[in-house]
Amino acid sequence: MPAHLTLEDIGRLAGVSRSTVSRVVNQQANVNPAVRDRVEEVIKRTGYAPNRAARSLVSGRSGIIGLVIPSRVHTVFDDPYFPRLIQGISSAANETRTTLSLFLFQSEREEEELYPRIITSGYLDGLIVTATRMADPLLAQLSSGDLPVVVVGRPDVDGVSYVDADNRNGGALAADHLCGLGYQRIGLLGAPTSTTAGVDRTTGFVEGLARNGRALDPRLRVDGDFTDSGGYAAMEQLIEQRPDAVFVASDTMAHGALRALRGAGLSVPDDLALISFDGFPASETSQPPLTVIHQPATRAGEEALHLLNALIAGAEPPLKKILPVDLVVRDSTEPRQP
Amino acid sequence: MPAHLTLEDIGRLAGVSRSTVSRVVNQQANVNPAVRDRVEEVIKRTGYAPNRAARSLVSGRSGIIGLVIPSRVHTVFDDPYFPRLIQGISSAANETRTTLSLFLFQSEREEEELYPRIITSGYLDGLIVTATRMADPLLAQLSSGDLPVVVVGRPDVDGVSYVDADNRNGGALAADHLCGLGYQRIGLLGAPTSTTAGVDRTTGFVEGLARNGRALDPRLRVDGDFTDSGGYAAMEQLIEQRPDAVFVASDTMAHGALRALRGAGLSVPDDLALISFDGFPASETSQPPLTVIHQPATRAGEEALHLLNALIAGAEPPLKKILPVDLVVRDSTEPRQP
DNA sequence: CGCTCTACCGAGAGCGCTCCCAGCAATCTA
DNA sequence: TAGATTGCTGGGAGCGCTCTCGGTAGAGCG
Repeated sequence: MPAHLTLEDIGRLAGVSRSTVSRVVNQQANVNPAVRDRVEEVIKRTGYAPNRAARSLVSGRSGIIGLVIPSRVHTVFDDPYFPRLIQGISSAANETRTTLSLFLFQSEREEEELYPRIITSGYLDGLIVTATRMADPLLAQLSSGDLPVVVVGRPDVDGVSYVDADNRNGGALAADHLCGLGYQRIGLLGAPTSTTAGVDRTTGFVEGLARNGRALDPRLRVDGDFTDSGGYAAMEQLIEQRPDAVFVASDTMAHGALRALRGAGLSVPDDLALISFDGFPASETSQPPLTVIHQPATRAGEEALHLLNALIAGAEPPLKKILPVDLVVRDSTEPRQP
Repeated sequence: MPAHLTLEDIGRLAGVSRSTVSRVVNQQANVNPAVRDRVEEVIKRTGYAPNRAARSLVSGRSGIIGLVIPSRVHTVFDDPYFPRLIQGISSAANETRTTLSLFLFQSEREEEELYPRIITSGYLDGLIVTATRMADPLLAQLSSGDLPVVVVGRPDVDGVSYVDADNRNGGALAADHLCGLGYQRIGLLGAPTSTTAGVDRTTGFVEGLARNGRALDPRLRVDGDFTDSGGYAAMEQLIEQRPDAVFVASDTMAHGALRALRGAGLSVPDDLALISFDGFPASETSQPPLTVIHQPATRAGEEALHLLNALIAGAEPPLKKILPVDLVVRDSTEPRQP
């Protein structure tokens, strides 16, 4: 038995031609049921699987899509967001029989060397790119090509398909919640404004305050960098301004902020209330459990793959999908007695 | 300009044949330097990249390796180990110009359906499998094929290439540290014995106690399941036996254990000392910062890819690599005054 | 100056598959 | 019964590449 069985081999064993075996494998009509059964029996017996390279050479499809995580994303290893996103993409990929290739760039050099050949070598049917910053050069390079692309997170250019959480509404919900509870000196520990997520969460928060007749005191705003230690440092600064409630734009930063608060001997929510954005499991077991704006990260991954599949199937870009977020009240916020 | 440039196109533009362009692309000798320059100029100008499917059809190599994470791994999303491992593999892959495909199985059904075709369709040059449990059926299926495989974590069968942290020595180091500090009632919050890592860490710990003239009191041992909540539950049980020090077999479980301790009003290390295994960044910022046995997860990923590349290049399995672990002392352990 | 040797280049074959078209038998229509 | 139609099958072409082989020009040698 040869290392690799071919259509021809199966045909010989079943007493039919290559073409007929191909038709059986691809579930096409116009095959005599008896013949089909015979061929399928041989395939099952021999464990034949079609050669993907040959198939993709002629069909122009590889069945492989790429997930690109740019070099600027330093938080891949510490933010629970990415594992969840990947899990969602992978789950949808398994369902649709597509293979997921992962391109994790850890330096700009890697990115510059590898990225161009990834998008031109033609062995990817499509690409999912996690957008992280405004004016992302990765997106610019793509616009010329004809490779289907879906961005996770709102890109700052038009005409690109994307899926995103409703960051803006999330920010507004956080403001509503805090205002409704009666907090007075409401602060913001924001996400970097170099990212659209950061911009949107902040914008939404400010809008939310406004519709409650409030404005954000600039002194009560410090931006973090999506990391735990960034949240810690930002909260240390914020404390000095004595806010009574703070919206932290990500769970990871919120955990850092919590540490800063404990370090300063402040208790949550008595001295300072906290509401965070993300709502990953760790926010349930922190002390105290955090009130959060929950975003469906896994589902974002699934939706990204679905949009991409639609694009590959011929849908006209841009396709867009905004996923709802929702408020989950826990112990880090509570009604304020004036 | 056609959607896809071919060797023939480049040849026409440079006034040479397909064969010559191929030689240039593949950096072979026997090409006139002037011709080579001319061809390279055209390639650069047009942005030509060889079609991977065609190349792999004739060469039998795809340049793609797969990473398989079995369905039994529920901790992928919450244990920092996996992102780090993936990061290591990806980094080494980028360096060696190989593409990483990710197979994340989330149910046994997915695994059973997809796994066989992954290993037979012949578009993977090799496979990295994260081993999690004893007698893993994924490994059994592979033995028959001729696909190069490297397992991350010690498999429980012979003849398989693998890379692993020195779990056994790590356990022993933890015992040495605790004994050296003067702790008397030393407990173990173990990892599941259905995994080789769990077995090895426990074995090493028991051996370490033995060489310090101690034995592990069975009542002071409770096993967790690698999760935060598992660590919490196990520590709640352990507390009743009043240990003065506990070796927790993973960082994630240690964080759960810390919560249980706080909940019980016990302080670390005064009431109970803790040493953990992993040494991820979060162990530095916990309260208190944890003394840990640090394992190089990222490097494990890199080594796995290197071994796999060696196998693909023709090395004879089994190839093995055991990575050293080391003790990092922080605040969760301290010398005991008798 | 004729021969060999080397350096370089192009043409052909073929990797395993899909798609298209021709062929053939059986069935249907007028 | 002749012609058209249908159901099924096989063979040829070709996807873009690599590899082998044969050919040509120029250099080196006696």
